[in-house]
Amino acid sequence: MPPVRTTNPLRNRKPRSPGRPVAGVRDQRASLLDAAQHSFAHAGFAGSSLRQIALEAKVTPALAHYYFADKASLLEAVITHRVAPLIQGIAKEVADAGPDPIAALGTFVHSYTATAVRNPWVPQLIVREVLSEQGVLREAFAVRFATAMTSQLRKIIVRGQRAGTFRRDVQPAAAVMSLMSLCVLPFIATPLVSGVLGIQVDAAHAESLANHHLKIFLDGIEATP
Amino acid sequence: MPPVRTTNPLRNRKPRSPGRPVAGVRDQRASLLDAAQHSFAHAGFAGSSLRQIALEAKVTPALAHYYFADKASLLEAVITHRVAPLIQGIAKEVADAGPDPIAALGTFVHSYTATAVRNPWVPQLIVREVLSEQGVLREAFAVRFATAMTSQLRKIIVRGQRAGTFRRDVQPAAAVMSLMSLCVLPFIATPLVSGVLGIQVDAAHAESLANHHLKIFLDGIEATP
DNA sequence: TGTACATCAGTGAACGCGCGTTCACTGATGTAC
DNA sequence: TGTACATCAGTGAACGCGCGTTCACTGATGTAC
Repeated sequence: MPPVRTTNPLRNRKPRSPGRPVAGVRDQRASLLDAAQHSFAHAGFAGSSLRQIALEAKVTPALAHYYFADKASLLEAVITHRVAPLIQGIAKEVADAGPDPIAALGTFVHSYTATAVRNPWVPQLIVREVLSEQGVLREAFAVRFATAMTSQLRKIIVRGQRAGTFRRDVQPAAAVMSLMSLCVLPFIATPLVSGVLGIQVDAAHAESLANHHLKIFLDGIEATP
Repeated sequence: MPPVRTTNPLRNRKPRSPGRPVAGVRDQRASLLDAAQHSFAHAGFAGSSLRQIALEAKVTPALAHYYFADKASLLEAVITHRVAPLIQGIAKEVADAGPDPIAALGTFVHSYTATAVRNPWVPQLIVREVLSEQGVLREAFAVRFATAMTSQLRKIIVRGQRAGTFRRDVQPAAAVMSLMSLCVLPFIATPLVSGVLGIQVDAAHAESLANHHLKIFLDGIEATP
């Protein structure tokens, strides 16, 4: 007669009461997050398999369930632990940029571009799984990050319009949409941008890419006589 | 002893020789394309199942194989028969727009936006499956359409720069990238754009959306003193 | 200090399921003679 | 005109496979006494 175990380690994982401490060798949870981040960004949520992710993390598929309960929660964990800090980092830099609206927008564009060239999977993951109509995480993310980021930018635009720095015949929301369009798309359509158009999107060209976006957004391409 | 059939209807389908004509009631091939287009655009390629597509088309899964051989070819057929004509329509309107570079860009933006509000699934499908790094159709499409469309726009930019209409300190390729960014992203990030920013992306607002994109691209948002 | 035991992190093997694809087959259709 | 037959569009049922998930179990760890 085998002993009956009623312990489910997924319930009340928090208390951390008596048990054994770490003695751990390597952080398998982090390996899983790494592998999941990579797979979700490259193959999409539906195109990724837990088995493949576990294999890449050198871990059993059962461990994915042990730490993250199910596939959707694993994606949620990637967003929370890997994406969110990056976005909050950008938001903080923008908040610290000072009152000048042009400088604040410059900080946003440079900070976003620098983050994106270092983590090109982030915009891809966000667009595929969060901002698309059928994204698995649509609701959760939209509320937590997108709203905060866009309202921050919107305030900068409005401030600039009040100060006379920006034209008043452009809706602030539409301006935010255009600014994000300029910044985000190059990282989503990489094969078009670097393959067909021959524009390099990497760390060495981040500055000039950001400056180009700012130039277009602020001044457009029409010649001033 | 059952008769041995060696006919494989997937081979030499072209000759169309003696056989029986149509007598057809409904076009099941077209129903499959409709359902596939809908499913691929909404759930992505990996997230769509042939069985679900067949169910939606009121057709057996075996028929999908009968007409399209496999899942990847079904996507290819959707691109060829549903996406390509729309893109070629835009290209034709731009080609017929006359020599003025500003008018030509205006034609592109209005034509693209009008097409996209009528078929919002097109940009979504292109970005998800064609322009993303792991897209199933990346190679095929990039060669066939993206190159043609971007080189058409690039020529307009260069022409405008030579004529002094556009500033010369912007790389033509980068300008094309920015113009496409402005036009495409609103249809990819619909939940952000219409949900969070409150910008309506539909037939009734297509004109003003296109005008906004043109305004930003040509003049930017900085106030002219 | 010694020891019984609750709890820990983690595993191996299997579960049922839906997937893309295959294939033998049907019956209507048009053709050749 | 009549009829044997090749070809047509389309189907039903099954194939093997990989999927996400489950669960009984192990052995190390730390605690209570």
